[in-house]
Amino acid sequence: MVRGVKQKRSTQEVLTSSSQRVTIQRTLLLDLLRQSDAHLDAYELYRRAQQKHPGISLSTVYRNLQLFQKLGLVEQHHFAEEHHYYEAKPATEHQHLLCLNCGKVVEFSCPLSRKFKEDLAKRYHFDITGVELRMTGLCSSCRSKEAQ
Amino acid sequence: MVRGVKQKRSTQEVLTSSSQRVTIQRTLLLDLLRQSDAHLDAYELYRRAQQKHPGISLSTVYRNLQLFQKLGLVEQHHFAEEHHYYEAKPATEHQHLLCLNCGKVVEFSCPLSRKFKEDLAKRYHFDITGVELRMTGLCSSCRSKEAQ
DNA sequence: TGTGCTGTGCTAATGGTTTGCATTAGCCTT
DNA sequence: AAGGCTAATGCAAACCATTAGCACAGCACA
Repeated sequence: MVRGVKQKRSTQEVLTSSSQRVTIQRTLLLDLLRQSDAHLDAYELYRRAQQKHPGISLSTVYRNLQLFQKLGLVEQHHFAEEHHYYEAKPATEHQHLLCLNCGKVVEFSCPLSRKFKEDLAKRYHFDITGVELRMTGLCSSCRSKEAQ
Repeated sequence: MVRGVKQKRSTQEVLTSSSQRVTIQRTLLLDLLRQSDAHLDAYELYRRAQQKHPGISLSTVYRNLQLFQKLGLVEQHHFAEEHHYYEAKPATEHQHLLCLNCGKVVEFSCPLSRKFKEDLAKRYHFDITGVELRMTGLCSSCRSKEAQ
């Protein structure tokens, strides 16, 4: 087998090494999450998974999203009120800027957050594992529409 | 009427000036939110309101929480997965540090966020109205429990 | 004090997420 | 390769926070 390209661990490897059973559904779901460049909600992930594996159940999607979270493989975001969005844990930490009107999401990096995290961890004796910085407002196009 | 103490606007004044009807329920709910130093979810607010006004309905609580948010009087936070928590808009902007195990919430201020907000607003042409910085992890007591 | 319309309480509906349970299928041992 | 042990899946029903519909009550303004 030719392995010309150095790449991150395969989904299989990741699952095996976390001592979880490697099922078709898990592999598929995690692959979809890792390939997608957008933020998916459970239902969207379900729809995509169905195209490859029609029998898959929505519960399986939910159960595995929980598992992936626990394993630290995906992150959950609270963009809309009644939905959760999931994203494969990205190589580079980034934060989100969200338009409350059209739902557009801009990712940006916040190099300061690391330092800030360390300060806080020390001050409050916390072991901080997650940083979520979310800014909300109106994007330029929604703002100009609203002005009319 | 003696007004010896300079204080923030009364709940009545706030409601009247926003051209909303001043009802017993609204006054009560907003009072409870403003007095509380903790973050309340809808149900907890409902329980507290019931003690003063037994007939109050949970729908009224939800409806008014929405109203208060729209008026900018309270803020909504996403601490737990399936709950929203509300807090009367505080005088000083602050952020949250959350223990994932026991749910303890520490408030801290992040003076940098203002500057960062302005930078982002300029860069992406957003009108940014909200900043939510949430750090999650384990507090010291939960960490030591877990170590055992 | 009446009049109109907003707000409330009640109940039922909604919808994302979870759970129970019978069946299936990984994984490990033989 | 076959069998056995469990964890994982699919299905349907349950959950539960939140919302909507509707008749009645009560606030604001004349």
